[in-house]
Formats: sequence, structure tokens, C-alpha cells
Amino acid sequence: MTVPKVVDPEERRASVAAAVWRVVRRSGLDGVSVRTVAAEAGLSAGSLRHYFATQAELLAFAMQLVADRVRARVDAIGPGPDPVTTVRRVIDELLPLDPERRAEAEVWLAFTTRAQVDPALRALRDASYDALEGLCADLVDALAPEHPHRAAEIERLYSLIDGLVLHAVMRPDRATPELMGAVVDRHLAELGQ
Amino acid sequence: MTVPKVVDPEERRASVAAAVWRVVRRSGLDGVSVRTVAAEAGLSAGSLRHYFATQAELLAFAMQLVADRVRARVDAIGPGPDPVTTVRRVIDELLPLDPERRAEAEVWLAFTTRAQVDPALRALRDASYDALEGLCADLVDALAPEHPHRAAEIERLYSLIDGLVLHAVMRPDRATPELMGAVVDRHLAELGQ
DNA sequence: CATTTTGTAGCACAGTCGTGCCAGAACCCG
DNA sequence: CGGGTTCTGGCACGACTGTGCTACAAAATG
Repeated sequence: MTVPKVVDPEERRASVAAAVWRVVRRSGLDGVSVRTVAAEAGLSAGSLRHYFATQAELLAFAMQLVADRVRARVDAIGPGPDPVTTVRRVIDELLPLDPERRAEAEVWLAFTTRAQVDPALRALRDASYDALEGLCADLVDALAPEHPHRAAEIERLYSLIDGLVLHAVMRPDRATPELMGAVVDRHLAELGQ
Repeated sequence: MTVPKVVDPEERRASVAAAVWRVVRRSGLDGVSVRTVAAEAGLSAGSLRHYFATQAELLAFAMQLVADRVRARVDAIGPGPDPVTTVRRVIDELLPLDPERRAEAEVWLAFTTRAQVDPALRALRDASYDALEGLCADLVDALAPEHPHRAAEIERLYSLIDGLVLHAVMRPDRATPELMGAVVDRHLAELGQ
């Protein structure tokens, strides 16, 4: 085959997506125009369109990449010494406990609210929502098998996680990693009797 | 003083704000332009500017009005027969259990994420955040006075509520009023021992 | 009645938007 | 080397943006 190029085109698309993320964090999703993203990525607007034919494609790709990153992190978690530890590790990957993951959460929140009025993004959002719901179901089953209020406990855990993410994005000074950790600790302790 | 006019100017501003809400629900906050809101309110763009000098003022007013409505509902709740019932009534006013309150939550979510990059809206959001945090503190104190993990329990309750609101907005078919009610029931039961 | 205030509509300006299109540069392959 | 593909930048179009400004109608006030 061919020798690997200096810059893999798919990598280039990913670096443009990273530019989208930076613009989103700085100016919100409204600030994302073909021109602002191109400038952030060090390209011309016309050149950017060579990688993404339309803005809709650019946004969908950038959003999908966020979902992929989270999924990859969660999938990489191996089984721990006991269920509580394993569950705790999974939740730690979902929460924005460090600046990088908080940035991720900020971008995800922006995309997820736009999905409210954008059918293309909505499909991506719903798929991630379903996956996370299933993940929370697994966590509940691992900690409290055959729980008499299984459905409510799944939604309770999932809502708690999403609420913590929301708070960490909006008020990082209030929802600190320490506080979020304490909240999760208490919840898991109660869940496992 | 003067006889009340046919249309109170402040009422007119509120009806324009309602037009903003409708546009937000239909097209998102990005769809809110002076012209779209004017058309939705049955005015000309030039006439709208007689009530709101700038778009920023229009947005801030429309957002503030959402916060005011929630606050008014919560303040109207009288003491119930027992703490659990009272707390439950307060939470029920915060959750989008009917279409009207879900619409409210949708609009609030849109404004609150824009507040992430708009200092003027951010002040409004932070004030509401603080008020709700204080309210959750009161709820925890009412159910479990001098709880050994008070701070964590406050954040846990607040995150749970915001997570439920988020889910109700994004997936109203999944986060049904019944399921949310069951989740809150379980949480309050655990909180009061 | 006349006058002032209040409300309404519309136009114009300068800017940004997404996208279509095209002239070259850079690169790879034979 | 030539020829084809990939990449890059720039221009242009029509649409939409917030806001300043003006002319006119309606209502309130004297």
C-alpha cells in the first residue's frame, strides 16, 4: 500500500473537530461558523470545506467524537477487585473530575442542547443517552442485583450523574471534584445496602 | 393616578417574552432574532425595539421571567401536614411534571447553557443556582436535621433534581412523570432514614 | 380644541452567515 | 518528466443579523 502520509486525512478532520471544541468553549455553539472554525484550525474557510462539505457534517462529526472519547475511556476499564470499586471507576470516567473532562462535558452539553432542535444531532444524542442508561442499569445490577425498585434506581443513578455533570460545568467552584466524589460515595454506599 | 390602560406596557413586555419562549422551543436560542420574535409576537421589528432597546435586554428579561415564575410557585407553597409532604410539594414544583412546566424547563435549559458564554445571563443563572442550592439545603435540613454528611446530601438532592429536569427535557418519553415521582419517593425515603 | 407622549412600521447600513465556484499549489504515481 | 489527484485559498452570491433613524398613527394630556 501507500506509505503513511505526513498527515492522515482522518487525523486532520479530528484536529478540525478539536478546533470546533475550542470555539464552542470560548463562544458557544453559536460562535461556530465555518470561518471561525477555519481560523481556529489554521485553515481558510474554503479549505475547510474540503474536509467537511457542509457545516452540519462538521457539527455531527465534532459531536460524535466527544461521544467516542467517553465510550473509549469507559470501555478501557477492566474489572476491579470488587463491584463497588469497578462501579466507582466507571462513574469517575463519566464525571468531569479534571479540566480536560470538564471541557469535554462543556462541549457535550452545548451539543446536547442544540440537539433539542436539530434532528441530526438528536439522533446522536439519543444513542448516547440509551447507551448511558444501559450502563447505569449494569451498574445498579452489579451493586444491587434484582433490586425491588430497579427501574427507579437506574434512573436515580443516571439522573444523579447527569446532574453532577451539569453542576460541574455551570459552577465548577461549587461542584468540586471532592464534593462530587463524596456524593457518589454516599450514593453507592446506600445502593449496596 | 391614571386609569389603567387597555394594555399594561409591562404586560406587553411579558407577552413578548412569551413569544421568545415559543421561538426558543421551536428553533432554539439561535433562532431568536429581533425579527423572528417580532413576527411571533405579532409586531414589526422596529416596534419591538420600542419595548426592548437591545436584544440583550430582551433575552435577559425573558430569562428572568422564567426564574420569577418558578420562584413564585415555590413561594406559594404553604406548610404541609408533615415535613416529607412539604418537601415533596416543593420538589414537585421544580420538576417538569406537566407540559407547561416542561416547556419552562426547556427554555431555562437553553438560557442556562447560553449563560455559559454570556456574562449578563450568567449573573441571572448564578443567582438562581444559589437560590435553588439554598432551597435544597432547607429541604435536607427539614428531612434530616444535622445530617452528618449535610453538604454532600444537599448536593446529592440538588444534582438529582437537575438531572431529572435534564432528562425530562431531553427524553420526555423515558423520564416520565411517574418514573420521576418514583425516583423522588425513593430518595426522600432514604434521606429521612 | 391643540400638544405632547406613546406606540408602530419601515427603511438603510454595515456586518456575518453558509455555500458554490474556480485558479493554483502541492503531491503522488507511472 | 507528464498527468492526475488532493489540497488550499479566495471570491461572490443571496440571505439574514442587530441597530440607528425617520415618518406616521393613536392615545393621553393640557
